[in-house]
Amino acid sequence: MKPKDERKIQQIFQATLKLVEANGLAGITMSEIAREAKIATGTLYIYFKNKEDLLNALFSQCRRSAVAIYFKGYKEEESFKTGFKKIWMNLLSHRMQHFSEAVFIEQCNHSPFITENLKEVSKQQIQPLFILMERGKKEHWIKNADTTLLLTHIVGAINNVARYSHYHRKPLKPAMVKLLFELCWDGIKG
Amino acid sequence: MKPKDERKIQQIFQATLKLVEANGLAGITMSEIAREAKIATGTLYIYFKNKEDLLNALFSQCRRSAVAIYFKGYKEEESFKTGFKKIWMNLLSHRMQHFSEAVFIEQCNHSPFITENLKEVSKQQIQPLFILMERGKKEHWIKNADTTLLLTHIVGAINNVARYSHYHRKPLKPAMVKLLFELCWDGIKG
DNA sequence: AACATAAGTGAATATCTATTCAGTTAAAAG
DNA sequence: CTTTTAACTGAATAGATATTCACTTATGTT
Repeated sequence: MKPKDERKIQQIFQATLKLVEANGLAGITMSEIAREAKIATGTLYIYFKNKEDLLNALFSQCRRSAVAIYFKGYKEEESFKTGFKKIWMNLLSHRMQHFSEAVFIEQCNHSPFITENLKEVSKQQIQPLFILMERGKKEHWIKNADTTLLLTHIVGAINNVARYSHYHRKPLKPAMVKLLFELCWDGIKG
Repeated sequence: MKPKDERKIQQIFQATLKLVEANGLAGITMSEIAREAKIATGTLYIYFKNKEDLLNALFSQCRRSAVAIYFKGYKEEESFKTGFKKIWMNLLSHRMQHFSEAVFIEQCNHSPFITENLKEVSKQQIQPLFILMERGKKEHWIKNADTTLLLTHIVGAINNVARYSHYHRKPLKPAMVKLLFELCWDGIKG
């Protein structure tokens, strides 16, 4: 049934991401996706059952790819601060280098297209980060606060900075990244 | 022409906000808005030229109301920390007590419905906060970093915490608010 | 090459949504 | 109370967009 030309699927995904970044989830149509991907609209329906199916598949891939980036090069045996900084950097890198994916994920979380189930599953993939933060508290590196609250604060700050940098075309220079990490670290440290 | 039954306009706005919070900007239709507001679809077009006009008017009102809340009770003559804490609290209160408006504003910023012009204008209304931050740097209360970057970090953290609290039905207890302010303050302080 | 199968196409159709308008009801004026 | 005006209604229309399908093109098999 469904052909598995991975190249074409990625072509469709890239087209969708580009359009969502430009026009928002509210603004995309199947024919636009097809045009952007340089295929016929009918072809979309060879690879995906319908629009909802396409968006869910893309959401799923974006989340998986995001999580892989978050933990790239992370080693549990390193010190808390080293590990935390690594993941913090990875989070920022992801938002900067895969901006359209980050936007897509965020918009999906407020959208009726993505099934609730898929939204939930995707959140459970960052367990190692929770574990690291718990360790940070035990070793008295950071404030003794609810882990989810800490992470929500941290991630929110990162997301917003990445958004700002993108929409205002202000690349983040190393000095700025260093400062941003300090804003975060000085905030959480115990 | 347009009648000015302010009560009915607010009814329409509230209905729209409710639906956007539930289904996202991508998911709303004029007939749903009308049903939610308990009026006929045709009536929407008595008060607004079209859908775009409705959303722009709502965006405009939401921004105005938001800015009013941010600076409520703020006095320039107070100390930096007092003033900053006041505005920080106001920001958080706004996101918590007017959550659907905050969601709407955020989604509009990634949407083709809202005119670029309106998006720009709305950003210039928070000048006093910029001025306060500049003062904070001069008086060596806070780190000497780009003001926009500082604010982007701070606001991103607040937004995300408010989102979390809402979607997970976890009210923010006073102790948590105190902690969140410390996360922010310890981060920026010089 | 001849055949069989899979992939791709895009105009045609079905579905959905914005917008209009002829008719109705409510409010205001005389 | 009658007339005039404004507000409102929701079914009908117009305009988009999702989805299908008869047909074409490409790929693989004998």
